[in-house]
Parts: sequence; structure tokens; C-alpha cells
Amino acid sequence: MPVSVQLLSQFPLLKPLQPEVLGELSAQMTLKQFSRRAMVISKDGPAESLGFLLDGRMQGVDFTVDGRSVGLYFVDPGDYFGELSVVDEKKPSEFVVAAVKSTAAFLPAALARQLILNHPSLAQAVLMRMADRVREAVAQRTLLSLPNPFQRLCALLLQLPVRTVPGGLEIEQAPTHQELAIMINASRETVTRAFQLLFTNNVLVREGNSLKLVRVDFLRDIAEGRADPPKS
Amino acid sequence: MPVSVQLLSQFPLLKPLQPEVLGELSAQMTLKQFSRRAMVISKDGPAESLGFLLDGRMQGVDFTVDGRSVGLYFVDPGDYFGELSVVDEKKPSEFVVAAVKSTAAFLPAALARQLILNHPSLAQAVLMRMADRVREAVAQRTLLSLPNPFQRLCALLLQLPVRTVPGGLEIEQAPTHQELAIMINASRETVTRAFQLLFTNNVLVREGNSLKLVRVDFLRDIAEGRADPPKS
DNA sequence: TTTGTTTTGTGCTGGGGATCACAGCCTTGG
DNA sequence: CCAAGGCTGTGATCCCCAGCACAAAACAAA
Repeated sequence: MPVSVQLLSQFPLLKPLQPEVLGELSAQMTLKQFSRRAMVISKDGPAESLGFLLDGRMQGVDFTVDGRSVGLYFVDPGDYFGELSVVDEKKPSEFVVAAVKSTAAFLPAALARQLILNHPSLAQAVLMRMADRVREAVAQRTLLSLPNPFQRLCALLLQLPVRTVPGGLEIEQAPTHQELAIMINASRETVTRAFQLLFTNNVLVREGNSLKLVRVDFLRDIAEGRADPPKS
Repeated sequence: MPVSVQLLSQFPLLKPLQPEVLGELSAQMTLKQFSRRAMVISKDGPAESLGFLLDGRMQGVDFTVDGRSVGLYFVDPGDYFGELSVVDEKKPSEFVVAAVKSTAAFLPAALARQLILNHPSLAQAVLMRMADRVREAVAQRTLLSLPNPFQRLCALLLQLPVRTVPGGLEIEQAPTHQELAIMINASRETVTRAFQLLFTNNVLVREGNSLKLVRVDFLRDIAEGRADPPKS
């Protein structure tokens, strides 16, 4: 099932390509749907392709040897994923699962690799992307050293992809407590309790499926240890 | 103070370059010594250059807003560092400090950038390096989710750069407890106590300035939760 | 050597959060 | 439209480890 050129051209990475190249690509790509919790890329499998997320959200996860899951990053529409294996031809370093029902387009790894290496501008773009991922990883690592889970949660909320709306920031399609918990090394219950406090203090407001951050400054104060987490 | 071509040619990254190019580079580079604990790259400063570590060891560190330090990675001789800022021209994402007395050569960022972008083979090498850093970061992140500090320590010891010696692996120039502690989100005292146990159970042996891992398999068993940490 | 400084070793205490157990609630698919 | 499986909320318990406060030891410098 080839993928329409129009869809592809939405991706910043592919923008600089000539239309005819894009056309060829589209013929080689396949479109796939994933239901919530479905595995998109497995760490074990060959899993060799470059994915472009059209719709939904995915989460990069890994598992410790003792079976506990670890949240690494989120992928949002317009992003691509799986580039690591494509460039270094090693096994994927993590799993990617669909956090919600999602659709993505895939380009076989070999082709993607050729494409990237033959187009210096693409190579450079990918290089930049990797640089970003390293930076994200560092930020995430630093976050994990915050002493208590409450701070870590606030810090995470602030660095999640948000949209500015009147009266604060908004996180659409809010992740579940569990999904957040594994990103900040905390238990699901602890996240629930923290949210509880944030709600009763009107720092956060729930709006259907999304989460509105009112009092962003206070959130930041907690994250950075200037303000103590509210007790009740 | 130009740097001898001979020194430079030890770096895998620069190997593929023609001797004359290498010669030019060497004229542009400077050699610097750092004493223990000295700051090599600051997160704030412009700090714009690509570093090549000749001798010693450095540690990438960051600080949480509340002043606690976070260990990110170690740099060993033959590695280069500071490549992130060089490729994306943003501020450094972390600090780099000398863990021990070290000497490094520096190439100004603008030149390094040119060099990399003009030589596809270098660009590719850097791309690979970045891929490695992402993989390292993922591994480190996964490590941090291990439930107890003892496991984390064992896991870290196993993924530190080691040298194979008769009767086990050896970590030369062993990091201090403090340096290890900040890499595994534990307190210095906890690391000390863990080492205590590992010594009395002959899992580790201290040999002057380096650390010998006897019973590597047992170390791995603990790290992976198959064996319980010894009680005494 | 002596002196100062960084690193390592240990006891004690308190609090924070993991874990377990279960109860309501959505939402989603059949 | 109902059922069933995921999410969210909440109490109770317990134990691990951060933090403090020194003491000892190793190391560097003078």
C-alpha cells in the first residue's frame, strides 16, 4: 500500500527532496495502523525500517532485566523514529509502542540508509536530529536526579510537548499515570497522588482528554525546588 | 602551541584524513593540561571547540537546579568530546570536567564543523558516534530503573571501560565513590557500603589505583537480579 | 617528616515512597 | 447497550536509603 506524496511532504525531513524522488519513495513505503499498546518496533526483531508518524502518539520504552518498564521518550505526529538502527545498522536500542491508536508510514531501512547517505542535506538533518536526541536524553537524565518524585513529575510535565492556549499550556492526549511513572522512576500510585495534589491546588486542570497547566510558574518553582510541593 | 601530527593520527576519527590535511589541522590546534577537578567545557561559556583526549579521564556532568551533580558519561583517551555543540551550534548540554590530571588537544569549533561537513566520511563517523551516544544514554537510563542501588552499581561497573586481565576484568584509574554515586543516583555512603560488601565477598579486589573484577558472572547475576546482594 | 585535604568507612535516625489490596470509573469493543 | 478490561483513587504497612556526624586512612604538598 503506497503512501501518498502529499502525506510525505508534510515531514520536514523529506521537504527538501525533489518531487520525483518523493514519488519513488512513496511507492516503496507502506502505511500501517496500530492499536493502543501495540508494539511498533521490537528490540529483538530485525525491525529494520524508518518510521514516520502520521497520527497518534508512540512511546520509546525499554525493560530492565527484572521486567520493569522504562519510558524513554514520546514520538508525536511529524516525527520520525527508528533512525538509530537505520544509520548504524545495529539492533534497535529500545522498543517503540503505540501509546494511542496511531498510523505510521514505513520506509525499508536499506532504502532509508541510501537516501540519507546520498543526500548530504538529509544526512545533516539526521545528524541534527541525533544531536537533539542526545540533548533530550541529558535533560531527562538530569530530571531523574531530582530528589523527590513530585519535583520530577512537575519537571516532566513542563518538558512534554505542549500547546499554548489562553490561560496556560495544554498537553493534548494526556499520557496515563503509568506512562508518566515509568519516565520519572516512580510508581503509578505516587503519580496519582501527586496529580491529586496538583488538582486540588488548581495547578492543573483536567479537560477531557487533555491536561491544562494553569500556574505554569508555580509548576516550575516546584520542579526547581524553590517551592515545596503542597501538602494537601 | 601546535599539536604534533603523530599524536593526532592516533585518533580513529582523523585516521582517514590525508597527511597534508592533518598537517594543517595540527597547526590550528592547541594542547592543554588540566588538573584534577578542572572544568574543561562549561555549559554556560561559549566553549566552542572539539576536544581530543590524549591522556587522563574526563567526566561529563550536569547539575540539577538544586545543585546536586549528575554524572553522565566518562571520556577516555582516544575519544573526542564536545562534538554536540560543534554539529548543532548550540550551547553545550553539559559540563565536562577532568576526573584526573589530563591533557587534551582542541580544534576550534568553526574549523571542526567545516572539517566534518566537508568530508562525508567524517560526517558519517560523527553520525555513528552520536548514535553510540544515544545508545549509551538509553543503557544508562535503563540502568537507573533498577530498583536498588546495589544492582545499579554492579551494572555500572560492568559497563565501565575495562581491560581484560588474567583472572577477570580491570578498571584502571578507578573513579571515586562520589563519581560513581552521581552516575547511579545514589549517595556516596551507599556506594561505600556496597563496595564494602563486594570486597568482603571477594567479588572485587582493589589493586592500587585500579579495581579488579573477579567473579564477573556473579556481578552480572546481581545486576540482573538473579542473585541477591550479599548481606555481609 | 608534618600538615592539610581529599577520600573512605560506619553508626544512627527518620521519612518517603514502593508495594499490596481493593473499590469506583471510564471507554471501547463486541 | 452491556460487559470487561483498563485506568484512577486511596488506605496501611514496612523497609530502604539519604542525610548527618564523625573517625580513619590515603594522599599531596610543603
